[in-house]
Amino acid sequence: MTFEIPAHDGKPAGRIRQKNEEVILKAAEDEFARHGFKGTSMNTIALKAGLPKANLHYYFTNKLGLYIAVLSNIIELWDRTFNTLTAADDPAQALSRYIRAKMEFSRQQPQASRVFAMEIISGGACLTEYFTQDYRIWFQGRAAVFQAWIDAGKMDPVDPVHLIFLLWGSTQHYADFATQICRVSGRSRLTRQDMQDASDNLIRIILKGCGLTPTV
Amino acid sequence: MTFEIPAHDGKPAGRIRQKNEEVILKAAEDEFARHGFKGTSMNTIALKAGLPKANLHYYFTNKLGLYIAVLSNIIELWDRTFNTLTAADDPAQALSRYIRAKMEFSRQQPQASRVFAMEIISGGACLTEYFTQDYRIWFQGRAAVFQAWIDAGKMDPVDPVHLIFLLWGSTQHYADFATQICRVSGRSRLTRQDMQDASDNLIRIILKGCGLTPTV
DNA sequence: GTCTATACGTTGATAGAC
DNA sequence: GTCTATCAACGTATAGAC
Repeated sequence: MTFEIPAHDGKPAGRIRQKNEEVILKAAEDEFARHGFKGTSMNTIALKAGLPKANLHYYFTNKLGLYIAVLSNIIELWDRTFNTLTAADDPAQALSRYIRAKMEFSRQQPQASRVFAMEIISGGACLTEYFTQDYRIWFQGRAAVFQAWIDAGKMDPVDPVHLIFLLWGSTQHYADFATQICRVSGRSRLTRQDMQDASDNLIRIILKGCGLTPTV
Repeated sequence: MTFEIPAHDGKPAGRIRQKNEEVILKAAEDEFARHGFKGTSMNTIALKAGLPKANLHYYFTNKLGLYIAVLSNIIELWDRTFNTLTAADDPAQALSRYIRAKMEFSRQQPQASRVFAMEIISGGACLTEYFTQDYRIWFQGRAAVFQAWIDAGKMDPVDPVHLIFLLWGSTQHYADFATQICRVSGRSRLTRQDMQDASDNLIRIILKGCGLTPTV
């Protein structure tokens, strides 16, 4: 009788592994989103995942490893979703599309947004690499696109860098502060329609504010 | 020889008490801002405050009490700062003033903003009271002001509720995500000038986006 | 009012039976 | 591959000397 080697490359290694890792990552994401890295316990994650605590260490060596895995998943998902926006695009259309995509992300993956937010508020030590590489390139690329549009007279000469922060902040808000938004508007949760209204409003104000005409 | 009674009403009770409570609250705010409620330990706060751990329990009974005290301080500061904005005001001026005030708060009290943000992301259980009373009243009052301006034809018919979220989210972002902003823009910290530029840009885009003319 | 010593639960992590 | 049993370290909180 032979046992499979618990290698992380594991092609034949298994269906079970894959499924368990998924369950653990999901449970971990939920907990990290609520309590941050330090505030989350492996025990709670294990309970939520329905697995004995020791299994988490079997799959992820230690707490930091699990946390990094969660963050990596989020960044990968992020990159896959927001690699659009080029100078050749129509500004109004491209901005609208970006805002809708980011809001859709806030709606479907609020936990991911929150883990990210918590990590940054906590100092973002685990994201140093990301911010000095991939994100920085993405960021400067987008700022250049906005600048190109401005130079071509397609939009007002706003500050491209601060425009990105505005897009980021205003959309991120609907994921991170959903609790506050619900409480104050008397809802129990944000519906698809709420998010639609929010997107419409953001697009309307930000596009007009940049001297662009919304294309419905 | 008599000892002063450690009552929280304490008029004559003391200079020492007042000073120590201040030091503890400041240290606690810093820690809670970085690690949230669960992730913060009394020991770390005590070390940062330069006091023995037992003293914290003398002044604040327990961890939750200390946390609530920090939150209360923040809300009080908040209320004192943002009770402006009435229907009689000039929309452009009032909005500009609000954005500048909120950004100034993000600059001078980033830790307060972060404690608040962490608490809300964590579910905001400790803020239920606040959100079902004071804040809700403030919120509906401001929404009514915007609606009055819209009805008077002074600004575009944007969604008042989502406008408040836009104001909130875009300004809050400069406190909560300062780390990210610094990393990506290659700065070590946000200067007064950075925040000034950010405010100018927000005012420019949001006011124009609402059909208002910025009054410099 | 202040601080040392300590009680006692929870934490991350591992050893080793199955 | 899975899970129980266990450990040392750290968590909150308090008792009681000063």
